Amino acid sequence: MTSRRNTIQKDLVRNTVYEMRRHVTANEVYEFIKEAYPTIGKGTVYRNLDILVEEGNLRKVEVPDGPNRFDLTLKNHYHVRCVNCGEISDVDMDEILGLLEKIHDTHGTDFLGYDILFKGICPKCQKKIKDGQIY
Amino acid sequence: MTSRRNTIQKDLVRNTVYEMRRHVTANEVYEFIKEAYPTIGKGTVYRNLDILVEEGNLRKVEVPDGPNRFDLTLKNHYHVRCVNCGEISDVDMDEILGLLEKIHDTHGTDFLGYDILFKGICPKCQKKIKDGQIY
DNA sequence: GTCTTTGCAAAACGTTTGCACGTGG
DNA sequence: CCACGTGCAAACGTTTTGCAAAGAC
Repeated sequence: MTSRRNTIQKDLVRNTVYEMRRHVTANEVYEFIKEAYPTIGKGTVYRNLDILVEEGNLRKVEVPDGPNRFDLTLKNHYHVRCVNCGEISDVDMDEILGLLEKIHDTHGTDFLGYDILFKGICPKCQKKIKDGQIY
Repeated sequence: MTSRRNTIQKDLVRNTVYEMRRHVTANEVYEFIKEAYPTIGKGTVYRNLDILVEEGNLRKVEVPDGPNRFDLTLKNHYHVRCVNCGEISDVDMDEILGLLEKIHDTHGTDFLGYDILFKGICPKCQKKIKDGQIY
């Protein structure tokens, strides 16, 4: 890895995640920037998101069966995904301590950390279900 | 949902996951079956895996940034993914109880459950690192 | 005979990559 | 100047889907 340059595109990506203040997907960032800066490439957005994560400016929230999300909050916290619409939100909960010490036998694996992903139904989708719009 | 039929293909998929006794991907199941039954379609494997999960015969282990896995073990347990090779293994740990009760404020979300995915380096990859084959 | 399931291929989806061109330091 | 970043399009790996033919009940 050699030295990193500052570019307009990188600033745009960082500022967009900052401005949107939620768990945005790479594509949402791309679409948002394209409004003001139509020539930006999708690859550039993906590359810069990864760089910003590597530099510790953003956190990547890896989501199975759906696009990954990026957010600003740097302290460790957990997420919940709406099983209906896929929206990701922060969970208001203290960090669980000592989880790795609860492992009985590591079977030789070197444990580094963990992610917890809660499943739930967000308020908007609860309303949709009640109104018979879905299910 | 209407009534389900028993087919050779569905049996093959169930038996393959059973025989392989690890966290297999849909593609691994497909390749394995193709040896003995070359005309099976990939779509059929995917469809049957989903059906078997729905019927409670298999569990789907959703993995971010990689293919989903399927396993047989039906009691609740957690998984660890090797950050190097992506292999999924079971974690030898008691189930964490009362996690949902630790949430301070649900913000209206209806919480249904959660998954924990540990990160680690499996023994094989530790050896590769020590031998200088990677990193 | 009817309705589900299959096999096949194409499409969908999120993401990565190759490469010629542009730009920051 | 020239290494690094960009824009564009094509490729990628996984999964889903449309549809005619085959098969279960």
